[in-house]
Amino acid sequence: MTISDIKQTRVRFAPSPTGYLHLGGARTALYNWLWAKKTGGVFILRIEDTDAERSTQESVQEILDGLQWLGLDWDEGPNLQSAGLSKHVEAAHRLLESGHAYKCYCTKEELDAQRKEAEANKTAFIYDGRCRRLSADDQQRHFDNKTPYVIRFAVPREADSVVVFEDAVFGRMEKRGKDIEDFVILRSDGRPLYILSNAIDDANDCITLVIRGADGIANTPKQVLIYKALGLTPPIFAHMPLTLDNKKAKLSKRSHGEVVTISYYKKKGFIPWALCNFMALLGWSSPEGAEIFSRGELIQAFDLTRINRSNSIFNYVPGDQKNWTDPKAIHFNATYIRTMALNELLPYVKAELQGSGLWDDAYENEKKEWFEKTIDLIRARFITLKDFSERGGCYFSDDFSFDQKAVSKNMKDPGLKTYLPELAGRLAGLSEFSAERIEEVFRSYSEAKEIKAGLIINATRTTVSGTSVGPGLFEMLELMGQNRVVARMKEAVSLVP
RNA sequence: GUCCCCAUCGUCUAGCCUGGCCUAGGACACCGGCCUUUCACGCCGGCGACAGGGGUUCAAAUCCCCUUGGGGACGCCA
Repeated sequence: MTISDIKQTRVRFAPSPTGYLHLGGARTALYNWLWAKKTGGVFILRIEDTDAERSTQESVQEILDGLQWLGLDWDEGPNLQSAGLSKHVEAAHRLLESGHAYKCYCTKEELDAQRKEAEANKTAFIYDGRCRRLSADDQQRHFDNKTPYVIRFAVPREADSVVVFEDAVFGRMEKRGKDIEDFVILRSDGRPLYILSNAIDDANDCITLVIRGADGIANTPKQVLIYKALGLTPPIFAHMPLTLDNKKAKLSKRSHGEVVTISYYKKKGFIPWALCNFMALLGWSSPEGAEIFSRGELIQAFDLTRINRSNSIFNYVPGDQKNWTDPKAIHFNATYIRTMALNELLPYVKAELQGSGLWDDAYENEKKEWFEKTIDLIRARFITLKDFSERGGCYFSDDFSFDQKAVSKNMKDPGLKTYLPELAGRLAGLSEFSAERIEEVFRSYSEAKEIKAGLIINATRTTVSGTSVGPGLFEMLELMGQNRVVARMKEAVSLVP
């Protein structure tokens, strides 16, 4: 069976709830989700919470919230790995009975000592399998003494034994039996280990394709061994290259901070799909070279065989004010804000304005048309959703701040003390407050006074918006409304030195 | 140290399997210019890479080997 034979796949995302949902995990989830959607398959969410000491409920919530925010909906779950522990234990005992596993009585201390010694000798430590060769008498003695033991998998030791698995990204992978140690599948306290639990859960969930990070490659031969020993068919694997930081180190919250967590992008005003689109391109590309994809387009274009084999770098430079995350991610977000369907953008803007106290329910009722025109006008220059509250305040409230640089640059001409109130008067007299009429006022005024139009245009922009940048002035004034504009311009004299 | 994987502009990548169409293409970032009342957008242009060395071949980014560099895995973590 190869990947192209798979019609409908059952895939899963199986994070351990020991921290935040981070970029790497989210990308893994995204690839799984994409493949499930593409094949009309099933995407299962499984929480691998068997490490009781490190697993937390907050972390589970964070993962759920993150996936939901990204729009990566799952079809089954969340299943808790801890719920299936008895099945994992039972599998370990089946392996023991069938001779595929054995009891190992070596203590942690003994093994640690051997490991240290191997390290000192600069040789590889692979458990020597001494308990596999225990005599019947020794085994009986341990049984009578109730010596604590772990269960180890008995890796085939024939000289030419190899474990083979099919990887949709890396191709056919082989590992010699002699390079795999007899790994522990059940702890001395009777709890199963990840390597076993994970494989058993995948089998029970009928997972047909495992899409996971390349750091799972080394585990794969071991898990294939478990499958085969239990008489199960292993899934196909697709190991995705890792995403590293610009020093080629693993991404972690510890060393990179919030910028690697999904929740940070929500906080910073990202459009969730823009982040997905960016993540999709970290290790995958479309044959046509397209980069902006709608959900449907990405689902259609996505293809396991075009996943890269080399690691990619998340180009984050600490301390960069403008590029607080990978510049390409910012570019994607700005592109989405600028070009996405307005009705899809509006709910995000509403949430942002509500969060900053700028929302008015009239924006969905009597001021709906005005609101939509305004958003459509100002979004062209915005990078994140935060901009709607931080830079859009002058459209929604009279309480906005003035950029001192803009004031000193555009308000320095003393003549403005008379120009602006006069202009305000002329604007007040307009019976139709449209961009065209407003422009006529400005043009004729500049001609009459023999001053450059730029002078009064820039001064007015600063007066009504507090900044030196923004949309075309006349459209802007039209949207701000006659009363508001006239009032602001009359007060403007205080800004002129 | 052992085993495994990877290697094209600063970053994301196309091309590699099936050698010639590659003077190595695109995107982001950066730098110029145009447009313009500003800033963006848009358009035009610039900068910028096949890690090194050997082979094979008429021909190598593409196939093979070595070196170097990078990453991963080596837990009674997941």
